[in-house]
Amino acid sequence: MGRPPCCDKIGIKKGPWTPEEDIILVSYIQEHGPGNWRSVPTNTGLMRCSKSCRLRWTNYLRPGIKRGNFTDHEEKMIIHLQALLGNRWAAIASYLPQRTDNDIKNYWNTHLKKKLKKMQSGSDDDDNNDDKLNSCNSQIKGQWERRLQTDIHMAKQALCEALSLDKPTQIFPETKLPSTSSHNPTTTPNQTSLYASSTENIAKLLENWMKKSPNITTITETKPFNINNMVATGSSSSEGTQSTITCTQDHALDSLWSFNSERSCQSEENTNLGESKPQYQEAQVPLMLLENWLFDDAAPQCNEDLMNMSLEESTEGLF
DNA sequence: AACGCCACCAACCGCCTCGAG
DNA sequence: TCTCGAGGCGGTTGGTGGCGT
Repeated sequence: MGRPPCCDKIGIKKGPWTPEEDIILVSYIQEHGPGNWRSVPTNTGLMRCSKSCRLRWTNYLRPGIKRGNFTDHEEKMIIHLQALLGNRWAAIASYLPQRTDNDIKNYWNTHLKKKLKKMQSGSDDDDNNDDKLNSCNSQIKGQWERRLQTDIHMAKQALCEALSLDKPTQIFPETKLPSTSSHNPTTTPNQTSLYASSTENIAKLLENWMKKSPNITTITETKPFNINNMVATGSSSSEGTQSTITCTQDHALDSLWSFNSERSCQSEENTNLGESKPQYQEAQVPLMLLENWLFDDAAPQCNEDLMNMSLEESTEGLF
């Protein structure tokens, strides 16, 4: 007999998530925190597999996720890390805290793989193939050492995270991105900003959704965004009470959008300053000596090392 | 306008890992 | 030590939109 399904397939909804489902999920996680995914469909009434809920959260709704085009820096990081770690997307994602493993994986498969292939095929005609081969060999030679270094890095980060667990800054116990969750910008003491990050994500989602639904009127009156009220009317319904959902959502959407516009102004300011600066710079908290050591030694140093490697290793000259 | 092709990406599937009992 | 189940991970698929013919 095969492995039993992770969840009862009967009545399980598949396919794209609706904004209503997103809101229900986010509000539930806001209240209970991520984890115990088994109970999420039961407690929320979502007709989704627990895995699906977890994936939707980690890949899309989780606070602090950066979407859109990858920067040159991110692209280089991915290329180097892939060379070091292979297709360990979760490990790679730990170095790019604002990106999900799924995003990175998709970006690799759709963009970078082709790009590198193109570059490699373009350089095949070069006369110095032997040099490249040697470079490649040396890369393989040092790969295990670097993997060890990476593991040490991750271990340090895990310790770092553990040390900061009792801080009030950690509202959602992030398990997936140990590298920066402890100094992630969204984990500031201000819970509003944390939740706002997720509503911001949803706002974008809903905004697109609304564009596709021009018959839904926008209400300009601003009301405090009470997601629980919304869920109370929305979660118990499926298709039958669409009007109720739509009505309550309009208020929510307006709040979301007004918030989103404020945030977008900030992000625009950041963009105007150049490359978007790491969010932890925006919310610096006093650090203890050990934490300083960890942050100084583990994350930036290692990232620097990784980037410096580009000068020495086989990808040299690709950019 | 209709069709086919392609790129992109959200989501699914199934195996693996790890911790609890 | 073993078993079981929840969660994590990476490969793959399917839907969608853009573009060319």
